[in-house]
Amino acid sequence: MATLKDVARLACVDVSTVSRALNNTSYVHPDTKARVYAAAKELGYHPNVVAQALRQGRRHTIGVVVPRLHLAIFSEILQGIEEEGRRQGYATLVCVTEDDAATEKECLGRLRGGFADGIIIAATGHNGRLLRDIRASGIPVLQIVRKQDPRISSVTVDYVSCGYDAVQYLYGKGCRHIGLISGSLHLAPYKERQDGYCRAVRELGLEENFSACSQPVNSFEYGYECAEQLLEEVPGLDAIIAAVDIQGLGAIRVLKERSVEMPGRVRVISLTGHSVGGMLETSMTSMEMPAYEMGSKAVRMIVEEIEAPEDRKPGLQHLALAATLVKREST
Amino acid sequence: MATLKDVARLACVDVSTVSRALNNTSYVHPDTKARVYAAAKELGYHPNVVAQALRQGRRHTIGVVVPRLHLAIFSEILQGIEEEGRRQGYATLVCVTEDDAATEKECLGRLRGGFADGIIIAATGHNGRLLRDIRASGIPVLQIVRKQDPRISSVTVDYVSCGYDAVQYLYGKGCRHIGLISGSLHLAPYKERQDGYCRAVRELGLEENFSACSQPVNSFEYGYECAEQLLEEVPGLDAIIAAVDIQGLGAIRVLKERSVEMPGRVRVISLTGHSVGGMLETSMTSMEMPAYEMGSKAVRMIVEEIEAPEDRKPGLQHLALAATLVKREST
DNA sequence: CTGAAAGCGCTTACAG
DNA sequence: CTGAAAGCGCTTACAG
Repeated sequence: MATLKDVARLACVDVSTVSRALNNTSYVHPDTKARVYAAAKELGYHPNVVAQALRQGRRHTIGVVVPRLHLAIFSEILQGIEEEGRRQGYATLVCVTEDDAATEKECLGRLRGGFADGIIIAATGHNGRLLRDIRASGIPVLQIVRKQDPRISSVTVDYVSCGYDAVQYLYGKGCRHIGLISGSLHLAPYKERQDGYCRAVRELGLEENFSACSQPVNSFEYGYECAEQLLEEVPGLDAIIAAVDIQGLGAIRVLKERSVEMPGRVRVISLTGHSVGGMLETSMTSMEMPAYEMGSKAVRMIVEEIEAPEDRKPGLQHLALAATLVKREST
Repeated sequence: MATLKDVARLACVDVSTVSRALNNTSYVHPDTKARVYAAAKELGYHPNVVAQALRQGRRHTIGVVVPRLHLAIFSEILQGIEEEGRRQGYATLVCVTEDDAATEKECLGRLRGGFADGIIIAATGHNGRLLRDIRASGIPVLQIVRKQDPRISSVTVDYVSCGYDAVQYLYGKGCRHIGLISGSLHLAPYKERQDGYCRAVRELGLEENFSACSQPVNSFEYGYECAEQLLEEVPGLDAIIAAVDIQGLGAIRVLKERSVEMPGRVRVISLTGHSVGGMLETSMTSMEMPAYEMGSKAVRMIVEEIEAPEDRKPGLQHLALAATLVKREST
């Protein structure tokens, strides 16, 4: 790879002049500039971003930490982050934690110390202290999807309303025995969806029907086993609310296998739609998350913080977007 | 952030000694070492990876360029890359191109010049020259999923066999009028699947039934419209082969809407299974791709090349893994 | 308008 | 066993 020095030699000027010419950072005589451009082109010069980063103290890289990508909404969010990041001149570094606290810790350890100028994270909630340390050391941190720590800015969805609205909608459809498939209450989105569910159920004078099993929370199997449980334990069950799409698929599968008519006898709705719902044999009603938008909004927020001068950094910000109820055949 | 200099000052030694102690790069007196460790700990020292990268000429970062992540096999491959990369000490930089040549070019432009030590790419095929330039400039490049250029190493699946085996399997089930939903023949995987399909169809004395429409290739809508087309144009159609899962969903949906019995009258199989097939109301038979393994294999290959001494770089390598036929209810 | 110098934070021969 | 020095490839005050 050609360096500034090579270009300078070929153009018969000092490296500083080459730098200024190429970066348009101060006036350079047109003739000189032309020589520099020609030399750079001839050598196929590309600036070494590592050297620039060291010199300017900015990497132009955003670190993203998520629990998983495959069959999850995080893949769409990541696309939003990457595209907006590119537009703003930032590269996207991704880490997958599988919701394991130790893995998350390892990832964060790497990200600090120069790997990233800012970190966007869907955290497990088990490394709050470390996250605050990183923030304190000058690297902006932004929570996405999961607001595990109120002391750190976030971009989320109004999960309480998702749960609440889903119950109200099903009630309007005539449902009176509504079961919930949620997940670890340690994670804010599950907790809040359940809160919304409980509030609506109480207001409407219905009973609460929870479910749980030992499968990994974000899985088809979890939805499958929980749906079985609800069918067995709730007499007259007429609706199932699944926290995420993939659980909803499990629930639909159980109904199919047991020849329980859907939506005739049991209606199904997912609270984390990410557009697969519309592609099913019987399409699934869901609260669609503005995933791509969440990603791009997150980037804009964190870049703003990265680039703000030291004395006027923005304060704590919590942005909660609305999900959209998309009615389909499963209800 | 504390630097080496800060640690050196606190431990009353030279920075070079700190570096040696922390990196275990040559013998340091135990007492000195202890002082250095204590100082580093007290200051919460983390090495600046940018400075290390500049000095050592290695970023310990792998760039990944893919067309999309959401609802695609690339999200699973990326998980494999990221995890194996982390194990090998490499961070993962991701770029999403949407199969747009200009976007791909932009991404590659950023990745060279220090951003990444190596590039793993599922290319559009429109920047072959640039890719070879990058390779020539000393940055290893590895094609994944799509072997668009035989002069660059690759990790793929034996797509020809996928197409061939699918036809043979359906023939064994009694199908005689098999339609194909594929995609841009400019992309190797679609082309090769079609080649396999054609070979089997010819050997068995069946007719070729292609389909195409103006929707984006990798979409539910593409599968939907192509399936409609096959139903209309192929008398006695009794099987549909879809190149990717999401097209298969579109095909299944059409059959459902038209009350065409599946698998009774028409069987459906996908050639790019990524585990959503088993989660459907009627589960879908597919050729499952070893996606995660492809990702980790790709990392091992590229890291080997990155770390090989200049005079003994490995030569061209093309690794084609086998897909696995997973029989489910749709056939 | 342009050159010479300092320095970002490290690592690594080179001495001693 | 450890220090002093050079240098990775840039950018940016500082002179002139």
